Amino acid sequence: MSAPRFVDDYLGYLLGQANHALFKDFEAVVREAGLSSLEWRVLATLSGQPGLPVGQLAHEVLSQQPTVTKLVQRLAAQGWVSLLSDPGDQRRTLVAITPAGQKKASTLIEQARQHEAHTLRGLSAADITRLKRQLRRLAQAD
Amino acid sequence: MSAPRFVDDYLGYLLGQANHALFKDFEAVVREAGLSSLEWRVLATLSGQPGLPVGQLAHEVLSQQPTVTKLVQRLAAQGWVSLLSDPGDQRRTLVAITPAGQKKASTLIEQARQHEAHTLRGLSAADITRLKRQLRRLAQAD
DNA sequence: CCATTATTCATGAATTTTCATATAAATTCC
DNA sequence: GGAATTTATATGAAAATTCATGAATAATGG
Repeated sequence: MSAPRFVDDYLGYLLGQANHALFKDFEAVVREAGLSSLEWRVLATLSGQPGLPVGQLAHEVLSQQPTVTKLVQRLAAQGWVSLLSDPGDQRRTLVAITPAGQKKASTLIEQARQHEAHTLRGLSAADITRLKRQLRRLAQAD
Repeated sequence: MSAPRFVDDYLGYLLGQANHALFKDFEAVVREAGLSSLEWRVLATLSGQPGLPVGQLAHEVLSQQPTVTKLVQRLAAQGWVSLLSDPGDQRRTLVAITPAGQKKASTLIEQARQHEAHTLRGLSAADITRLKRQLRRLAQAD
């Protein structure tokens, strides 16, 4: 019996593994729709929302501002989002999802819901609630 | 009261948020040590292990093979790992941590343990065990 | 064995991300 | 009401990642 590896009990590693496993099959769906995983997160975040400033969007999708600035420029060129400056604060660029982008996002969100349900099929509702609560709590150290 | 956003109850998002929050402070420590986050994962994975083939290492650190090929070439140039071909299978390149790399990894691992303990300070031992068990289970869909 | 197929890694080109910094607008402070 | 400071985004250069593919070795099947 060998000493267990550090990573095998390290929360950061377990979170990464779970996250990766969860996303792996679903990524095929996202690629099918012609999006990268970050583009999907952006559209999912913008879905059903009014325009968000670039910086806030970057924070929500766990990326950096220059990354998101360039990403949304590409998404705007493809017609999935539109960029407009905030009349109340001219420094800001608001990113809003277009009707075409909303349609694409809605389809993917429905598929994501189904995929999540399938992934969690072995857990009880109470387990799922507790798991999500604990994840939210960890995220709050934010 | 507005409809809750999809992402706020989506497991993929919650996992990403928790993972990101957990790593955010610790990343400062990693950068201090002159490593990127992926380099840290590589060294943590190699720590206390014999050499791993590039492909397996890529799988364990949740990256792609070309990314890891180039990453370990950089790490080798800096002296943290060594690359040798597997005598039993000449196609393989084995990546092994050097003594200097092991020393660096050990220091960071100890700091990571402390950081994890601090992050989890509010949870009971039973909660932690259950959380980790569920994360492992999710990861197993692998 | 030899030919065929599969596996493993490396590499070049294209894309994306990051870092540092510039620009522009808002805010604060005499 | 400016000057100085802070905030928000854009951008160019550098670095890292990805995609497609090539090269080399191993395994398989007549």
